[in-house]
Amino acid sequence: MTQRRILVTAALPYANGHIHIGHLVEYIQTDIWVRFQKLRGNRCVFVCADDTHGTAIMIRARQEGRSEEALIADMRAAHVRDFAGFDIDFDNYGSTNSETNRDLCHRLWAELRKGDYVTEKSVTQLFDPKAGTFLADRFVKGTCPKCGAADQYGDNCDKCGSTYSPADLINPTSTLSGATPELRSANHLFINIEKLHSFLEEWTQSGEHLQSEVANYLKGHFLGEPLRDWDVSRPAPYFGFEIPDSPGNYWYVWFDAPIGYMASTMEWCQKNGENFDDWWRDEASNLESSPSSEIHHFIGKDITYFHTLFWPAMLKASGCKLPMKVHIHGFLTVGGEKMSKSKGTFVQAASYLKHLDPAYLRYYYASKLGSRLDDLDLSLDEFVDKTNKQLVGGVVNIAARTAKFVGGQTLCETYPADGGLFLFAAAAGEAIADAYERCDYQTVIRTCNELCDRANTYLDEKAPWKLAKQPDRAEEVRQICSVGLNLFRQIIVYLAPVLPRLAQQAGELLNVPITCWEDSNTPLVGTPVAPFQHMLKRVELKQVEAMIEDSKIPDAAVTIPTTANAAAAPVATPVQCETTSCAATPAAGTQPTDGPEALEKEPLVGEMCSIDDFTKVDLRVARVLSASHVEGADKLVQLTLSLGGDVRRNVFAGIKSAYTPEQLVGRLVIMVANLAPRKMRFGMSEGMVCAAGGGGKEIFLLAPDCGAVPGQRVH
RNA sequence: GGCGAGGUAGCUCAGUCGGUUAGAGCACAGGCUUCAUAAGCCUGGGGUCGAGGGUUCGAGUCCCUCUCUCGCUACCA
Repeated sequence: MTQRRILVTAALPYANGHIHIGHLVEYIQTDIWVRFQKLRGNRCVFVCADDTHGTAIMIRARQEGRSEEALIADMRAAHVRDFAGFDIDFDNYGSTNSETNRDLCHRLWAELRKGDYVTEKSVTQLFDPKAGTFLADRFVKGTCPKCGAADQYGDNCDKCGSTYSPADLINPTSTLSGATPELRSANHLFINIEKLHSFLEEWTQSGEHLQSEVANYLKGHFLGEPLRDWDVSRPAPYFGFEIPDSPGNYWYVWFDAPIGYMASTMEWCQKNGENFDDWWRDEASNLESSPSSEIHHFIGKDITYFHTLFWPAMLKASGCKLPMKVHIHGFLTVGGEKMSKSKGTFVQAASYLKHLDPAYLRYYYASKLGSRLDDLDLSLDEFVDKTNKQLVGGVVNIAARTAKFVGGQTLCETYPADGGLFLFAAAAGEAIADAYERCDYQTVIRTCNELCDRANTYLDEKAPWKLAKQPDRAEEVRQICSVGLNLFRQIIVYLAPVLPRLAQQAGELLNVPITCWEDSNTPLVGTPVAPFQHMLKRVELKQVEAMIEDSKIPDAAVTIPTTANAAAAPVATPVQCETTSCAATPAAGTQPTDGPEALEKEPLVGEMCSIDDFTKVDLRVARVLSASHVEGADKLVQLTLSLGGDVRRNVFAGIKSAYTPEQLVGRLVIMVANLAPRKMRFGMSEGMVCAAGGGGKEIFLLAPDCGAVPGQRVH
């Protein structure tokens, strides 16, 4: 068989969040495919990277008071750790915010310019004057112009489903600052992909590169009419790469993200003395010594058109190699529903690993993945069941019930008669390999389960444990166990891409490592058997439930209690003391009637934050030691806060419109003690005091009830 | 609305080119076994293949109509 050269990518995880079990569907799927190709003896390189650019990262970094670089470095480290925990084995893991990527963006851009694909047009967008940035549709909310539903995003309405431009929204507000956005125009750069229409038609419809549903989808949605120009630039401020021939404009994150695939390949090439063009240039691969390479992208269905229209267009226009195949998978649901933070089904990779073995999830996903775009459902009962019944009770059990009789001995010198079992399973190998090749892992697992059943039935019939009681039949026992262990090893070869650790353990048990697919064709003979050791623990539903419990972020954590709740809750006696300027708590028994205005002005944050996220914020009780006006500032008051002992913090607080320095001295406040220090015009501010209200006279400092002392943490 | 994918046992699903009596796992019932991590093996009950029509010697499979479910509907990460 000729050795293929295969470059594989998985989608670049965005540096704005942690890896969760939904992401893992893709990385596990891809890792299995890569390990399969390697086991088959193909050269296969698996590259990935963090996707680091765009408005969302910029905003988050700003909110956290640190640089984008610091944010993405932390997130990258977390991603790398999570992937390693699930045995996802990248040959290179890069970042789109690298000089390699910048260079490649420049190169492709030059090609696009040369081919006259770039045009410039003025775009009118909403601009947030307070945050000083243009607003993507999702950062604008307002009232739907069609049906009048409040609190709708800038591009379409949840309630009536109509789509519109954010400029049409009634009473639009920026979700970043609460400011009213204004319309501003800026020049954007576009790629004219309509020039490649006939190429895209041919490439997408050839049947070779895409699943048929995807080809149909593209045909129905995009290819039936002229393709619109693709807007690939964003005006400053934007976290990304500045466009060399268009100062003040940056490449849109989706321009440089797929180029990140190339950049990661480039880094790998540099480390391994490989030639980049062998992998990404079309014409370079005609040498007989280096057969043509294949590029395979694995992605989720949400980013289909980026990878099946824009990206092939960019590659074609710049003379690069096109993907051999884009493998697209569906989303994860848990218990038939979308993952939910409040239900605890939004499980982060790190939380999973705290409770469960990664092999379970790899096996479970494999048993459910087919070659189509169907969503994959994680049913917790089924998860436990498959792990215990199939993996432990089926596969591992074959070794467990045979190895103990021959541990310390060797396997038979010639492979005994087994009624054709080994040959049968060897013959199944090609069908299993075909299933792997087309990502139909459920067929792989089903076939392996049938092989397991055959092996277990064989052992049941031969009952070596009975013969083991008769010393004169020891050789027979050895023969039966040699068969059993070889059948076990054969199945493990087939499952090695899914269960790399188990394959490793099987190699240790039989003292011959599993190195290639052909290991399934030849039985081991005469080799020593190590004493059997547990390979994989059974899982208990309790452990799964604990993981779910751990992942729960109750709605209550982000929901203002309703008046009914507040009245039902045990009422703490309101305490009036010198630190609180007033007690807003109503007298027990009265029904407070709070209006909806505050919420309307600042809607609840839709995105949940985990307890981990919350505990990152170190809230402390602090006492105002001194307060003074700041010369030349019209909103700021300078505070010296004490956290007890001699720990002091200098804080500039924008509360001058509501408090005089005299009112502040001596009182207790709540401060964010670990907010990154920020250089302000008047000096360093080393924290932030917490207050409610919209500004102006409406600023209300938070204060603890009586008895709290400086330095205490707020939980 | 348009487009796409589906509807097969109580549940999750397989079913190739149209071809014998529609399959598997789980769950359920009964039996065997006691080597193995409360593991293993055998047997059984359970189906108008969403509905209707058509093509055919023959339809879960091909065609048409209807119905229900899910997903997508680009300058949005």
